[in-house]
Parts: sequence; structure tokens; C-alpha cells
Amino acid sequence: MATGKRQSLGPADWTRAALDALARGGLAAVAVEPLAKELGTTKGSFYWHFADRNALLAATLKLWERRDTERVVASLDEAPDPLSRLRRLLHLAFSSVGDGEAETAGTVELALQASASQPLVAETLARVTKRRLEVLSALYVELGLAPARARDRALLAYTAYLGHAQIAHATPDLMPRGRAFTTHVDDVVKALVDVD
Amino acid sequence: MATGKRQSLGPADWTRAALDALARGGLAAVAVEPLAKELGTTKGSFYWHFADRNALLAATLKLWERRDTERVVASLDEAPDPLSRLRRLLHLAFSSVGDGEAETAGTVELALQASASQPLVAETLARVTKRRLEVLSALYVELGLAPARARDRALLAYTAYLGHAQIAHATPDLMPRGRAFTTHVDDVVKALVDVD
DNA sequence: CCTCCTCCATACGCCTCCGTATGGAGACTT
DNA sequence: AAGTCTCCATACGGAGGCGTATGGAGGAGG
Repeated sequence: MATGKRQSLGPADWTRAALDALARGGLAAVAVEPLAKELGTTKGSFYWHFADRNALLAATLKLWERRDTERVVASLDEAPDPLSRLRRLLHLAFSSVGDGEAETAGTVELALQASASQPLVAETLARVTKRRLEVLSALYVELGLAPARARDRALLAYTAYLGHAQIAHATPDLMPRGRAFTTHVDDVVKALVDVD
Repeated sequence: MATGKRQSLGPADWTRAALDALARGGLAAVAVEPLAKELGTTKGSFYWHFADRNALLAATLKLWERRDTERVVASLDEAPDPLSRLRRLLHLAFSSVGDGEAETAGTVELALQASASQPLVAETLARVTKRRLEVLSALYVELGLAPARARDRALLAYTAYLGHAQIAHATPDLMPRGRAFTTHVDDVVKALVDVD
């Protein structure tokens, strides 16, 4: 009977905090003692629920991957024709990355991308990226492209998204703002959808 | 040995080693004691030539930026017409990033991109990115695009390059190999050059 | 030869993080 | 009420990094 309102912490609290820290400060920020301080507790609590830091990392990555998968399949509906779906998907992805100041989306992904030397990170990143590429590729196939070319275009679209997120995060001053941002996204989507 | 005839180390040796370490292990690898061990010396040497770690970082970033600038202006010649130049530039950039195993180019850039929280890093990264975008933008203008659209296309090309490098570095298994890689790059260049 | 000045080695204190050991404070059972 | 189990606090040892202090080794100059 653990559900309900317990005042004591569970593993879920730690993974949630770790995911937050990961988004804010990268992989290095997923550290036991700082997280403990942030949660108002001590390491004693952590090492009760987890074997070591790596176990927390694994759980955190799992949580992120699960959320991401849900998000992907969720956004896959809406709009019947493939062209609209692709447009909508790209537009959402590129817009969410960060106009102005709100930089909520994609920061975890960038943090992981930066720490791909860690095997655990590399694995989950590979899985997620693979899945996204498959989704994109399928959409291009629906648009009438041959599988090989569809995969190329999917890769281009995804790399563009990645770099877009990268710029928006690292050097946001070089990203157009407000109206210019909107037109830029429109232009990008147009270029990526256009399959001559 | 190579440069002068001094067997004692100078600041240049440290910055070169630091740049290497930066490419290999990211910003965290630019650490005094590990570098000292690698150079076969101790911290005593380092703190004679530099005030602190931050000074080394500044010098290292400066070195990279200088090299990068030279590389950019050097690759800007060759080929008379703008379309050939753009093609050549993009092809070079995307190809150098890492077919197969050789991952020499762009790793420093990715390391910096990952550590943009550091103000020093953010500054130099912004300068370099800005300059590259200007070069690309100018090329698109030469191709006949209006300045605003040229800048959008330049940003798209650069973000695609960034993401391309990102994928090649973090999840190289998802990048086509050999012949497929070549055709992919061709396809990408074609899509980026095409300005309908 | 002696001295000074450059360059580096060694040793130290401080900090942050990891992981372990151990001793409770509560709650829950019997 | 006593025992037991869950969860956490505290204390400890170790590793690795930063920066400082201090003492040479060795050549340049007098």
C-alpha cells in the first residue's frame, strides 16, 4: 500500500529530479549529493533506493525514453494525409525548440548528445534516434519516395532539427526572433518537404 | 625538437595539448593535472605559464578560433562561380565529418557546443558560428537570393551540418556508410543548393 | 666561482563527489 | 509492549581536481 501520499521519497522522485538536472546541467549534473540537497534529503536515502549512480542514470534514461516514445506516437495522429502530417510534425519540432526564451524542449536530448561517450547514453540515444528516423522515413515513403531516398531525406530532416536545437540552445542570439523565426521555420519546413 | 630548440615547455605546448584533449574528451578533459601527466611534467610547470585553468581555456579557444578562421578563408577560394563554391563547401563540410571511422573534423566544435554554458565558450562559439553563417549567406546571395531568404537558407545549411556532425559523432551506426554515405551527402547538398 | 633568474618538482590544503558503514526514528506487526 | 522492518542521517575513507607555497636544478651573467 505504498501509493497515495507518502512523505517519504521513492525512486520515482529521484529519477524525476535527475531528469530535471539532466536538462539543466547536463550529465554531470546528475550527481547524488547535489540531488540530495535539492530534494532536501541526504545520500543515505539515495543509496537505499539505488545501487549506485549508474542505476539512477539508467532509470532516468529509461524514463526519458518512455516519455519521448509516448510523445512521438501521440503526435503521429492528427491530419489524415501524409504531407500534412509531415508538415505538422516538422513544424512542431522546429517551433518547440525555442523561439525567444522558452527552451524547454530538446534540452535533454542535447545533453545526451553531448555525453554519448557514456555507453548507456549512447544506447538509448541510438534507439530513440533510430525510431524517429523510421517515423520520418515512413512519412517520406508515404509521400512517394523510394525507401533509400526516403531515408536520406529523413536523415536530412533530423539532422536539420538537431542542429536547429543546437543553435537555439548554445548561441540563441544567432537564431531569428519573433516573426523572423516563424518565417525561417516555414522556409525550413518547405525545403524539407519539397521532394522535387 | 620541432619548433625551437628548447626542451622546456612553453604555453604553446599546453594549449596544443589542451586542444587535443578538448577534441577527445570534451571541456572536462581540459584539466591541468591530467594534461601535465600527458606532457610528462607536473602542475608546477603549468602554473608558471598560466594564471589558472581559465587562462588555458581562453588560450585554447583562441587557438581553435584562429585555426578555424584560417581554414574557412582558405577553403573559400577555388572554383569561380558561386554555385560551384557552395557545392564544394558543403560537400567538403559534410564529407569531412566522418564517414566510416575517421572522426577528425568538427569534434572540437561539438565539444564546445556541448559546453556552451561556459561564457568563454559561448562567446567564441558565437563568433565562429556568426562568421560561418555570413559566409554561407553571402554565397546564397551570390546565387540570387534576397538577403533575408539567403540568411534563412544559410541557417538551414549550417544546422544541417551541425546535426550531421552530431549524429556522426554520437550515433555513427545510424549514419550510412561507404557508398550510401556518399549518395546521402550528394542528396543533402542537392537539397541545400536547390533554391527553387 | 658566485649569483640571479627561469623553469619545474613536490608537498600541502581545500573542495566536490562517490560509495560504505552504522545507528537510529517511525511505523507496522504480533 | 516488545520486536521488526523501512527509510534516512551522519560519519568515514578514498579519488581526483584546483590552486599555493616552497625548494631546488640549471643555465646566463657578472
